[in-house]
Amino acid sequence: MEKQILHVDVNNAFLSWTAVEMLKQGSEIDIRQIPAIIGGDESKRSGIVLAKSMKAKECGVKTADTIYQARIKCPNLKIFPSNFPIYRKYSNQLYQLLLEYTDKIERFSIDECFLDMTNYLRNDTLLNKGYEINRRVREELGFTVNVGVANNKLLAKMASDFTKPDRVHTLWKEEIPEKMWTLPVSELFMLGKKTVPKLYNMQIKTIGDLAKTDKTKLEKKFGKHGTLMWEYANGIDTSEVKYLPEKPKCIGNSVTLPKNISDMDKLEEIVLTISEQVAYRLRKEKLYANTVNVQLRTKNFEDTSHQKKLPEATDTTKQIYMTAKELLHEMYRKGQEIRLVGVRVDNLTDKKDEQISLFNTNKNEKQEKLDKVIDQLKNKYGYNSVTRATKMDVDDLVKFKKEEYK
DNA sequence: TCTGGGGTCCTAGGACCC
DNA sequence: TCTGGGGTCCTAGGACCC
Repeated sequence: MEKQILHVDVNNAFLSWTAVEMLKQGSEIDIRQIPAIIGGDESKRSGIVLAKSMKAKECGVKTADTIYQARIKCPNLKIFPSNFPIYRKYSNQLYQLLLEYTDKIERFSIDECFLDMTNYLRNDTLLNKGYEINRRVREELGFTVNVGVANNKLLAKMASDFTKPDRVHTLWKEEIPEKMWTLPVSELFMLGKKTVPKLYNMQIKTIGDLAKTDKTKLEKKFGKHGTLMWEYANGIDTSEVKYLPEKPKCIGNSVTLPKNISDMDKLEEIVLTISEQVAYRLRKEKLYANTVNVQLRTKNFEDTSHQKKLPEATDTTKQIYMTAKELLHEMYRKGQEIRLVGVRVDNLTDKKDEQISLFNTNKNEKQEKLDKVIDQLKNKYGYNSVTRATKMDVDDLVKFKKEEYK
């Protein structure tokens, strides 16, 4: 039996949610009705467009434009900051509503869900359920969604991306030639800005062109990605809706610095701050890291990353920081002006492989206890309740933090 | 003109072992 | 002296997504 899949996609999510929240706070204006964007902070050098209203879109403003560009395209643009706690709140409201239809829901991102409605339709049709969800979200939650209706995830996702906003679209197998093959190849999921020009050079311009291209030829040129794009172009996707929560495969944080930095002391301090965040999140997930990765971006946008496998899995701030610091020194070239610093942990495992020893000589016991105390304080009083006065050697830091909480 | 931050998956090459 | 393949693990980087 064919799968019955819905894809629910919030229209201009960050902007719509901000609008709903503002109205709730008594705002006179609905920022969905004016040229407006949600953007980063230019003074912090993170000035890009995260979401746009329809009016801003009509001016030509695109997601990921710089705010500078957006203002040129649209001089009377209103700009609002992002607020992730609010986005999470509305994302959860949506999820709760969708749970009334099926418990097989994959939260694909903060503003997108796949629903596996197979065996949950009773006497209704999939399309009717799509319309009902579309209406209920608008009426009960105050924002709008597009709903894609199809027999697999890929087609449902493509369908929800047709005309917007507040629409329900089907993409059944027999509709593929008319509704999907006519689209430019850049519209196909998983075809990005690197691949599209290569396809253009091969005279492949529409999704239909791609579908009719010899599969082997694509595989020769693009490897596994070639197989995938050919299958997607032909509407083939056998993947399941992943409704069970999964543990993350990696955890990382990065910052674009307010100013470029060439000073190693400062870079170390930043790496320490980020390592603390990453290690905190790692412990919160009850996971252990086997690999530490450091990323640097220079002022010219040259990215490099180095990584190191650890002798044993860890979740301590100290171990992660010490490794990250080592990597930082290994990769930093004198005189480089650094724009962004990132720390990431990879190869995460559930359980630390405890060393089998007759003596209980856990040399990290001290660190682990300290981390635990700090985590409890952060959980209780907020992440920033526990901060360093200044950068210092990690052993001093350990001592310092101990004194602090006696 | 000035370009975020969080992820996942894949590939290619080198080291090392048999 | 000059020379195999096959396999695994690790690392650096790239492509894509929202």
